[in-house]
Amino acid sequence: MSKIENNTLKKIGKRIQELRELQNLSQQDFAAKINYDKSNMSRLEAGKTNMTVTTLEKVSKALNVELIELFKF
Amino acid sequence: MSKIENNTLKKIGKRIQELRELQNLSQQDFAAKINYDKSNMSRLEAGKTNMTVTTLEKVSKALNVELIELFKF
DNA sequence: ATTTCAGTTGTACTTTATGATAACCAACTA
DNA sequence: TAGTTGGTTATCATAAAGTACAACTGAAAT
Repeated sequence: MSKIENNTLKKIGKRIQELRELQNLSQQDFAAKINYDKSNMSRLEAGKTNMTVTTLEKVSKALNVELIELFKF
Repeated sequence: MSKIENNTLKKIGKRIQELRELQNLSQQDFAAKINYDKSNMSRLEAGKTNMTVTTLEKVSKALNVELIELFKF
């Protein structure tokens, strides 16, 4: 369906995963922090969702990093 | 209603405007470069649309800058 | 062996971004 | 004053994001 295949999204997803793992959080624990379902976190880290700025912002806040950090890949 | 009121979106919009003006492009000329209508460019620079990553990417490409530049505000 | 944990995937529903069209304002110009 | 240019705003259809739930896999623990 969606079949989004965007390299930038994958890179951002990897970066999020990287930052999440630095906090020793599982996808579900992290998802819970931002009231997400773990399923969506999975897709997000896999680069399968074309996130909006507000979603990126929520994620960066939960990771305690600046938004721009998500683009340092 | 949309009534998006997000400070980050405004900052990104301002940044886009800034970069666009450095190229001496009008909104409509710039919009044309990415097959946008000027109306959408206007809203985008005003921070009234919650852009997706692919939209940000299109904009950054048209501005000949890296995606991350849009977050340097 | 079965429970638990981490992550993935299918699906469904609601909300919103995308993108176009058109009408508008203000400033400038011929 | 009529026409052009740059930008804003309203509205609309369609595609897609946001979000949740459930079912699944594979590993690890007990």
